[in-house]
Amino acid sequence: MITLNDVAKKANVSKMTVSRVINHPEQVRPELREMILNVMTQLDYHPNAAARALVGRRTRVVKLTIFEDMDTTEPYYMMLLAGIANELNQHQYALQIATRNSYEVGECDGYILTGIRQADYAWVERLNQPVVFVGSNRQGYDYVDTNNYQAVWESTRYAAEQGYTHLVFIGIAIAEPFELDRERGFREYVTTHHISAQIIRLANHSHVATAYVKSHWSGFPRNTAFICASDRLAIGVETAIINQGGRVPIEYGIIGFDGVLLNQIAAKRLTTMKQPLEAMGRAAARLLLANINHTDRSRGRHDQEKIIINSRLSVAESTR
Amino acid sequence: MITLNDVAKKANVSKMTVSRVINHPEQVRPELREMILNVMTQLDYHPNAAARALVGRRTRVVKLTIFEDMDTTEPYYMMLLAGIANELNQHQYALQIATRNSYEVGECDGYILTGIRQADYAWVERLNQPVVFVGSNRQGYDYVDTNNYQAVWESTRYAAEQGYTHLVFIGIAIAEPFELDRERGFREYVTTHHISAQIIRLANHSHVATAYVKSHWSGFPRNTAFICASDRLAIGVETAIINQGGRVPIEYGIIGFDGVLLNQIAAKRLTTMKQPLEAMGRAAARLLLANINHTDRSRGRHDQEKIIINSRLSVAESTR
DNA sequence: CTGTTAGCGCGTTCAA
DNA sequence: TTGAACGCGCTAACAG
Repeated sequence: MITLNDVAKKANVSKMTVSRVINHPEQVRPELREMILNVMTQLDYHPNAAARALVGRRTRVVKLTIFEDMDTTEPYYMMLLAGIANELNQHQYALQIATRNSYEVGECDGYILTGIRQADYAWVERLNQPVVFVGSNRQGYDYVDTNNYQAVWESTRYAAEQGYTHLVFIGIAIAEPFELDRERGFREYVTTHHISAQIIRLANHSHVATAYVKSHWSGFPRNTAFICASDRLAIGVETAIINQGGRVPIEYGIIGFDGVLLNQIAAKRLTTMKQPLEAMGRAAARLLLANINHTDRSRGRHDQEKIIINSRLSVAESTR
Repeated sequence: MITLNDVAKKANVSKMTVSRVINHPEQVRPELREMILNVMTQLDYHPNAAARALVGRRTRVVKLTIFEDMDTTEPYYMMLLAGIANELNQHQYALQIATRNSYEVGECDGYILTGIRQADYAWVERLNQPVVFVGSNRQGYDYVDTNNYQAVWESTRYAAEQGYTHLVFIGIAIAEPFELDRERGFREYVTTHHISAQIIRLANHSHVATAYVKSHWSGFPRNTAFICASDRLAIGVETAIINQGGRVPIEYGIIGFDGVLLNQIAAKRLTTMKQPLEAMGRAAARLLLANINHTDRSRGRHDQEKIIINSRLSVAESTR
C-alpha cells in the first residue's frame, strides 16, 4: 500500500507538502505541485479513506433509506441506486443501504431518503444530519424529483399530435403532490388546446384498470389515447383494449409512465415516459455531498434546495 | 462522540480491556466483561469504524458488482441487496454498489458478484481478493444459490397432488446450470411418478409463451398444470389460457418462479416458487466476511464453498 | 487476566 | 511557502 510518506520520500519533500497538494493545492508552489502530482500517479497513490475519515471526523458513508416494502418495490429503486452509488464512489464515499427494520445501525455523514410517508417525518427530524429526499416534500428538506407536470404535459401533447382525438388520463387515486402534478399537466394541455378529454383515478393495479376500461368500453371511441400515471395501469388498459377487440396503436394509443420492467409483459412495447433515474440518483448524491461539506463549516439550516429533472418520452409500439 | 476511552474511564479499566471485550471477549473475566458491556450500552458506545479500519488495514467496505444491464433487471436484485446490506451493517461493514461501468473506483475488502457471464471471469481472476458469487459457478469460487432442483421438484409435486393430470414444464431456452437443474427437478418427479408430462423451452418473454400456448392449444387437455421457469413465462401462459377460454385454476393450473412484482399484473395472483432472496443476500455477506477474516490469517485458496438455499412454494390463486 | 506502549495514515497547528 | 510534532480512535504485541 502506497502512503503519503512513500510519495513524500520519492519526491524529496515532507508528507505535509504532499497532503497539501491534495487538500489545499493553492498553498503549494505550482512547479512543486506538478512534480508531486506526477510522483503520485507514478506510484498509483490513493489516499486512505479510513485515515481521512478518522482525522476528519467523517465516516465517508452515506445511508440510503428506503421507506417502503421491498416486496412490492419496482425496479425503479435499482436504477436510482446505481446513480447514487456511482456518484458517491467517485467521491470516495461508500453507500450503505438501510431498510425499514435496520435503520439504526452504524454511523454516517448524511442520508438520502425515499418512499417516505407522513408518519416517518418525526424520525427524520431527529436525525439532525444532512438529508436529501428523492421525491418532493413540503417540510423544507432538499430534494430531487422528476418534473411530473412536464412529463404528463408532453405525453399528452404527443398523443394529441399523433391524431388521437379523445384523451383519457388514468391517474392514481392518491392525493400526493406527484399525482396532482401529473393531473395538472394533463388538464392544462387539454384545456389550452380544447381537446376532448377525461380524467379517471384508479387504484394502482393493472386488473383495476382492466376492469374499469372493460365496463366503460362504450365511453371510449376509436381514436382514444390513454395517458397513464403508471405502467401498471397502462398494462391493465392494454389488456382490456385487446380483450375488447380494439387495435393498438391504430385505434387506441397507450402511454405509460416510467416503463422499465413491465414492458417485457406488454403485448406491444409501451410508449412510456422515462424518468432519468440514474441522473436523479447522481443529483441526489451530489446535493447531499454539498450539504455535508457545507454543514461542516456553518451550522444551521439553509434554504430548501430543489432539483427538478425532466423526463423523456420513449416512443414504442403502443402509440402511432 | 463516545470513545473507548470514555467507556474505560467510566468503568475504571484501561481502554485495552474494553477493546478486548469487543474483539476477544474470552480473554476478559466474565463479571468484568458484563460490567463493561453495561457501561457500553449505558453510554450508547459504538466503535468507530474508521479507526478500526485504519489499524486493521481493512477498508470495511464490500463491493457488490452486478454484471447485468440495470435496465432489464428484475426487482430480484433489490431484495438480494437488502439482505446483503442488512448483514453487512450488523458487522459494521459498508456496501458499495458497482455497476458495469464504474467497477474500478475505490478499495474494498471483498466482492459479491452476480449476473456474471463467461467473459467476465478474467476480470474476476485479476481481483485477487475474497469473492463470493450469487448464483452457481464452475470455476471454484464460493457461491450462494437457490436449490433450483428442489424448487421445481416441489412445484411439480404440488401440481400433481392437486390432481392435475398432465404436467407441462415451460423452461427458459438457455443452457445454464440453473435451468438444467430446474428441468431435472421436473423430469425426475414425473418419471418417478409416471405422470403424463412434457418439457418445452422458450425465450423468456411472456408474449412468446402466450403465442406458444395459443398455437399448441389442442395439445393441452383440461387438467393440465404449467410449471414455469419464470414468472414472465407464467404470465404469458395465463394470458393464453384466458384468451382460449380456459378457466384458472379449475381447469388449468399455473405455477411461476420467484414472483415478486409481476404478481401485480396477473389476473389471478400467481402460485409461485419464492426464492428466499433476503436470506440469500445475508448468506452471501456472511460467507464473504468469513473469507475476508480467513484470508487475513492464511494466504492461499481454500476449497469451494457452496450454500444452497431451498425455496418455498407460495400458493395463491392460479392453482387449486 | 489486565495494563502499557507504539503506531496505523492522515491533517491541523504552530513554528521556521 | 514548507516542515515537525501531535493526535484522531483503535488494536497488536508485549510486559506484568
